[in-house]
Amino acid sequence: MPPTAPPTPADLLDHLARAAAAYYRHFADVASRHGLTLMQGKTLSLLSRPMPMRGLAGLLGCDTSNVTGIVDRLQARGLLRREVDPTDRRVKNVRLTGQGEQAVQRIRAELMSGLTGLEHLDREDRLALQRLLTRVFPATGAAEAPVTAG
Amino acid sequence: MPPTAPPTPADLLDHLARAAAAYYRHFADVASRHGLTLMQGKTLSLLSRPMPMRGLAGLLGCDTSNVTGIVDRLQARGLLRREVDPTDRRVKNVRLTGQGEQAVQRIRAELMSGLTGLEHLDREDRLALQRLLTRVFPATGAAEAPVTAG
DNA sequence: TATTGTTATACTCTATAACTATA
DNA sequence: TATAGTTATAGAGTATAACAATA
Repeated sequence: MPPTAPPTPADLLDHLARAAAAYYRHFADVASRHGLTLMQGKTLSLLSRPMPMRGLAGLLGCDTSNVTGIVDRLQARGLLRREVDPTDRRVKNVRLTGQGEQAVQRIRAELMSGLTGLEHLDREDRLALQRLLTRVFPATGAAEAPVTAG
Repeated sequence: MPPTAPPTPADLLDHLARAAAAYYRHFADVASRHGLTLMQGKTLSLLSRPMPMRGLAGLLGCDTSNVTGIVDRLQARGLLRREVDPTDRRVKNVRLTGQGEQAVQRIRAELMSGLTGLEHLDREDRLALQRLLTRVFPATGAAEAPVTAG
């Protein structure tokens, strides 16, 4: 093997593109095995705590009018429910049902088990990857909150 | 500052999710500034060389029937054209027009300039990021060909 | 008045199945 | 027969604008 040459920033852009595509392909595959679309899987994964429709829209990166339909379909399948906020009757907080929580747990487990490369990284490599990702994609605000769904 | 603790694999999954989301948000923003959807931008970026509809479907990760519509809309805007393959008249090779090539160049430049963190990485960090991404998302085949679009 | 969520609308993306034209 | 691409169809995601209920 010749000594590995460092990639140019343009090369790295391609690597990031492949990685992002691979991540979403994997996520969509896992969601699909549960009869869910990518957006439905993302939505469920965002609900570790109840959240208003508007907050969900922010984290999903789409308009609030879209969330109505996405939540409608998940609610029709019994995976979540709307609850009127007692302090502001305009707000509807979306909460996972027990069935929804079980689905999220299974999805999370399948996501991890499918990325064996992730579990095989040693402590130093995990730290390095975290540092590099944070430098390339610095958190910008609320829309960047921790989301397994991506 | 306390010494940084290494993230768990589960933590890293969240970081990857955020990075993937940030990449696509950025790509969609750039495409949108050119009046293109995410899929349209990805499609154009894939056409550094002419490619059959079927190959495009493979790289985009969708059914061939979808490609018909996506290519239709890009063709209607003069960004690419279909050419019947002289060696197999069933095949249609899709090729960027001059206008399409210009659009791709502008999109690529905006993609890079928006990721300043990428250009600020030194050689060692670029090599490390490439190595880590490759380990977590090993290339699996044709569908993993270099694609700036992701 | 301003805000939350919904509805109506139109467009894009998506897979499945049936079709055509080639091979 | 098999393959490349299209069409038809139905469902899901998307933004915009208008709306009802609440603040």
